[in-house]
Amino acid sequence: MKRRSTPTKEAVLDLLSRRGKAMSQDAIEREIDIDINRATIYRVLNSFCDDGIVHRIVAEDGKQYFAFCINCGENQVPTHHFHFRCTTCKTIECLKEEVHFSLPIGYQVEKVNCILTGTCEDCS
Amino acid sequence: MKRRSTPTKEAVLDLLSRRGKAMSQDAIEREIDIDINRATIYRVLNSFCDDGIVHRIVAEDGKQYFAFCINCGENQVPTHHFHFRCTTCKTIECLKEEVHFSLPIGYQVEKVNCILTGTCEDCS
DNA sequence: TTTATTATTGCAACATAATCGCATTAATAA
DNA sequence: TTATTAATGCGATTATGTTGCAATAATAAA
Ligand SMILES: [Mn+2]
Ligand SMILES: [Mn+2]
Ligand SMILES: [Zn+2]
Ligand SMILES: [Zn+2]
Repeated sequence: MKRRSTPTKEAVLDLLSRRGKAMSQDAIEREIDIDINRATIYRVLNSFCDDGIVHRIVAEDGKQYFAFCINCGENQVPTHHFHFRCTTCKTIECLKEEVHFSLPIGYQVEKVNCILTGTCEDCS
Repeated sequence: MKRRSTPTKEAVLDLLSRRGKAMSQDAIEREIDIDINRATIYRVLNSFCDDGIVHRIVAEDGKQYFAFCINCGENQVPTHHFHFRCTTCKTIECLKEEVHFSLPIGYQVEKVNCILTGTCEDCS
């Protein structure tokens, strides 16, 4: 399915890259300039994830957050990083800190989802 | 609020400890012998979490899983561990592997939720 | 044992997150 | 300019989890 460029996609991607933080669907719908339907936002975000332009983070609040990929490397081995969710300013940011782990023999990892929750510097 | 011992609580806790793996509400309802209302299961699980008898894991499938605490130490400093979710047998298990990280100055962590998803040994 | 207190439970309603079917619109190729 | 089909809006639907309330039952008090 060949992708097409639309105002909606551009606006969402632009917002995510400018924010520099991961955003949830409702935050995007709230903070974006144009009116975009909820289902459409999800579809756009999911396609971005499929294309490796954005990565998805599921927080312990049960919501999905989406972050513009910067060092998520497409060809290179994806180096997983921690995420920090501030319960005060309700943002999620990608941390530099990488996730290191070793698994028991026979286990195969496909996804890594690591989130630290608490209060960020600005809110402390 | 003083806690009371009931057949429901005992059955849920017994199932969790026997399974040795984290279970979701629907899995518990499905695999437990007696009939327990959905809301009740959640209430029981939440109270177990409050009491530190069980710990909660939110997976990237957006669901909550509950695991009987073994080394989650009540008094001792809680040492966070990784969790592994097998998409084949649909189970989540606590790994021995501890989670290590260092945060930027000013950040304060309250919760740690780290999940690796893939295929477990049995299902490989 | 009997009675009183109130934690626990079931049930229905509610809240929220996310997805899906379908008709319409519009980006892009022909 | 026309044809093709990806993208969108809208309403309905599914899924997870919580909450209010009346009924039930565990435990303390008499
Ligand atoms: Mn990230
Ligand atoms: Mn665990
Ligand atoms: Zn903050
Ligand atoms: Zn498995």
